[in-house]
Amino acid sequence: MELNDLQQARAQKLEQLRAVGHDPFPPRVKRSHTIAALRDRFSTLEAEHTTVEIVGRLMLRRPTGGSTFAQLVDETGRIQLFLSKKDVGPAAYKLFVDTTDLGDIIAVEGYPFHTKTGEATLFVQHWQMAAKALTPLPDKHAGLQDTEARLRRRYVDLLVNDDVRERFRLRAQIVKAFRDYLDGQGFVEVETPMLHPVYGGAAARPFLTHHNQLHQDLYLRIASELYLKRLIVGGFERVYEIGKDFRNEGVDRSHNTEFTMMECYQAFADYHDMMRLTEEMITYVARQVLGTTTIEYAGEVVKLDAPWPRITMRDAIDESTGIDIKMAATLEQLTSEIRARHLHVDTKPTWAKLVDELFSEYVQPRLQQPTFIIDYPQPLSPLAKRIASDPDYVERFEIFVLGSELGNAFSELNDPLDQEQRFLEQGRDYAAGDDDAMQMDVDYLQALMTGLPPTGGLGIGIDRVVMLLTNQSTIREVILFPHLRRLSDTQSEATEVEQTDGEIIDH
RNA sequence: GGGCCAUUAGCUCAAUGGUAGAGCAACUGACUCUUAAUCAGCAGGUUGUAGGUUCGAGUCCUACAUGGCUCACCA
Repeated sequence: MELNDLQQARAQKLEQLRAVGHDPFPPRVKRSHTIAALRDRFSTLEAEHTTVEIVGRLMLRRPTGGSTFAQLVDETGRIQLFLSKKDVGPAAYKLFVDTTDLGDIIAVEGYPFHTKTGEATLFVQHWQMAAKALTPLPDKHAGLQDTEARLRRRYVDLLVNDDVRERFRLRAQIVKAFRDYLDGQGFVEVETPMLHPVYGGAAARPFLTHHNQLHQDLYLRIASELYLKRLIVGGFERVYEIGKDFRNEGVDRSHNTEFTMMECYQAFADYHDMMRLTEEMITYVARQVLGTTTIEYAGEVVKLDAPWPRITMRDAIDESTGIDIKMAATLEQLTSEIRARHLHVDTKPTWAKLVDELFSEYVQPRLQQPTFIIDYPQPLSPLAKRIASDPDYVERFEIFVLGSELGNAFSELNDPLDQEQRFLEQGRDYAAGDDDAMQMDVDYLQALMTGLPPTGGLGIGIDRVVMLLTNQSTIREVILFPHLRRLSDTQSEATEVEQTDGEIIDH
């Protein structure tokens, strides 16, 4: 590892410390109080002249000859330190001034007092290096601004940008609130495989990997859906999973290669039940973490209170474009309706995909307040149950807020023979060039043949909910380590990596 | 993948085609109640990479890399 000038200067201080018998990386240090705990009891501790032990990172440092002020930060807060040559001792004082740098983690012992200007301060009697930092922190005022540097060195971003750290605390609370809600409703949290021999449950292209010993190709899951429904077959009536899905698709401000999905399934429920559950869950989460169901996002006020409007896809498209997809029920009719109205929509190979395109183009951007779009054309939904009175459509809904899709749900298709036909249809789509089509999953069909109760299923993109509740416009601001392209100097060596059996790792 | 923009010291940013600078951080020194401490001094660069134009390129041109915005693809 090559050290730059600044790192070398700090490395020399390691030797300086060792030369006088101080370990710059001691195995442990003493801590009697977090900084927040010290602040909470500050006046009492000050009155009792109690000695406390504090640890933290040195963020500011002002040596003034025989005394030094500094600021120490731990996860709970920030406090000023005061060291004087007289009280800490000339040798220890000199060592502090000579060997500490901004960014070092140090341990101090002392007692609380107030300075002349009234600032709560720790009067340090002993100090010790807890972990020397060789790389300096960014500019103490300007911080780290460069987006790429912030994402590649997220640990620095978290250290110097308080709002970023707060945002990820909020994310943790959001995920916990989802769990609390579902647990409270009697859902059982389960873990299903991430390595799938057959991929399915969503329209997406998968990542391919390989098990060496079993000589078996495996896919990183694109959804947990099909396994969770097997559990409903197995007698669990309410299950959920919060975990990563992986989709081999483009990355943009609302898509990351791997992302966190919450999926839940409830036996003897249908999509209407799932709509009520969705509204209740999202408002619960918002209340828990923000204390309100009215949020502001990029200047737009969004009211999350239930109930949310339910609009059929047919009505939504009709309202926005004047086209009744029920009347224009073939690709040719729909195409001519679109032409007649001079709408700008890409051509699509099937009627259903053209409907989807029409919706994405003319309806979705207008859905600012939370809205359920319900009753989708069947060919877009290979896992959803048909509407009994209208079998070309299925009992399905998607949730839209601020023009973005937050979730997807349906009454689950539990007729194994219909499901088999749907898979066959997907196979034909795949052969016709639809890379997102699902694979035939015989094992899943066998599960359905054992009997899946009428079931409602729901999937919610957790990252998108976090974006909404933290007022962020890009997904990478709510993912700690979002996927970034490799840096070019590592690229040539990395592509040489091969597994021993000759299977090239999928890059 | 297309279009546009950016890339200069560890960080934040300057620099009509004419000797690459500042603040913070570092280093040397002064200073025992500071608050982005102050003061004096000193050092730090293959201007993202590779080419090209030019007497001369951080600046103009081309390609590439990474990032940003945007469009497309994609739930």
